Amino acid sequence: MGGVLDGLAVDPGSDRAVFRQIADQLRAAIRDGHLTEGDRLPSEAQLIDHYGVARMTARNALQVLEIEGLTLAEHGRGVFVRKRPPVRRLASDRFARRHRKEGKAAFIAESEQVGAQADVDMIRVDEMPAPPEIAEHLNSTGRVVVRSRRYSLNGTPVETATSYIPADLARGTPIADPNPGPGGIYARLEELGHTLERFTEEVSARMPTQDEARLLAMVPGVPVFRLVRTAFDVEGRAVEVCDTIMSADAYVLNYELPAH
Amino acid sequence: MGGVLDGLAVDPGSDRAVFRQIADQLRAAIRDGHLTEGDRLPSEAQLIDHYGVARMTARNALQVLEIEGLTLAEHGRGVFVRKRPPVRRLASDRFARRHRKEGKAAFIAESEQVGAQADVDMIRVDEMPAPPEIAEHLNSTGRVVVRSRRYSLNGTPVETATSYIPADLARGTPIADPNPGPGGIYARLEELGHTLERFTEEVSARMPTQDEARLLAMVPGVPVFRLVRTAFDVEGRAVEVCDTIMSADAYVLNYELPAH
DNA sequence: CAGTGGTCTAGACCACTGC
DNA sequence: CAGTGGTCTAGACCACTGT
Repeated sequence: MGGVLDGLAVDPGSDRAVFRQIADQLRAAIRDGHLTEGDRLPSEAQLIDHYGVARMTARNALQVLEIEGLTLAEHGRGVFVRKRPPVRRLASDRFARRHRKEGKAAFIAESEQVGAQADVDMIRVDEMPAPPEIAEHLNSTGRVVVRSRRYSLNGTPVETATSYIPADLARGTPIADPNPGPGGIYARLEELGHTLERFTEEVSARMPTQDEARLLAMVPGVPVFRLVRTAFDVEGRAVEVCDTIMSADAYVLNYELPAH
Repeated sequence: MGGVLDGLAVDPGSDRAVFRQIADQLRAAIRDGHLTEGDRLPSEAQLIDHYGVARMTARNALQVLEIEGLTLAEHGRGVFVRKRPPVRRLASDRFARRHRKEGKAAFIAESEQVGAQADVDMIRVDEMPAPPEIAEHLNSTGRVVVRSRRYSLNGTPVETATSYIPADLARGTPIADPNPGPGGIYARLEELGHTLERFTEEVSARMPTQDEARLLAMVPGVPVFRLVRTAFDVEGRAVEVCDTIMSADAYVLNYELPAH
């Protein structure tokens, strides 16, 4: 029949656990192109028959691949080789003033350029004392205006972002409004006299928390990026910290490094 | 006894699977500080007794936390709240000429500054046709000299790096030697007349492949960073591409973004 | 309806750790 | 040695999918 399992067997006497041997063979089938994006893997029943193992052994083998991010199980349908979502490439100059689209948020403008439907939801604006890590970045311990939102692409949530702006700057300005107006809060900050000079960005990666997994509809085996960006004005004051969580399979981040 | 399970129970009639409810309660115990770094979680036997479940249910609950990167099971010892390794912060100017330590590789010099023992092993130098992705970055399809190495900190492997240099530049120079001499290959490239102007860096994150997991001694629930850095000389020619894989729990990457 | 994966039970034997 | 996690079996009932 030309199935991907043809001729494959496991050695029960091996040091390597049987379920790992099965996982190895399925992984090799994916790596070698015998199974490609969207293909269905052998069902649990087929693995049980072919290898002569118990169901838990077959399931453990499939779970290994799911944890590695190679496959995705769909209840009632089967286990499939995972499809990679379209990747958003973030340029290093994405916050440059010259790219600040008037009238539209940067995320929406960028998305429309590549023909994707962009949405922003779950906008929440608050005021609170600065959390310790944020206070450190802002180099001040006062209260902050907190702006949270979630971005979606073609209906799929891809990113949450939380901005912290010192309350003494933001209170009573459009920055504390759910809709800050054209050009976003960076345009508003500059109108308030805080011309932006530079941003620093701190990048880390880890598995999502439960909350993040829910908000971003994460599938198993996919990590998140965490970006903590600090905006400095020309006087060297940190005027905003933006804490962003992104599904890592949807992004490639581009940066430029100085050579001198 | 003040155990972390005191008063906790599950609802077998709930929509949420029993093993997820148990995982939720253990996760909450970690989040709330009732269990901290290095603490042992209740053993499988204790979970079985306390919740009145089968062993696989208890194991599934513990596995959820391991996959999330919160805990680590140690055979014969128990399951422990994971300890975070010391974090290496990579500065945005880490490849600036002024930081190029004469006589020592950058990695070793930096590590000694923070009192860590640094090692480089598995050095391999080869020549081959440029892989497609590398050729794209180099903007040329010829042969390349390939330099692979692995970096360890206090005996723990933390990073593998593979450099690709156009063979017409590197062949017959110290760049094609296992030990390229003080200042590394960037110093050699500049001596050969390729003064470096800028670097671009492409950052992605994903779960490790089997090979990467082995080489970097990765534990479950930890993703890797992939950095693809391209070095350009003053004439705008790409003279090196470096493909780096790093255990993501050991690194925070810092970058600067322009505001104008 | 048949076929799929999701959860759970009850038991077995093994390998590793620390006393 | 007792206690721990690692692997494996054999079976059960359930929920979801597509025909």
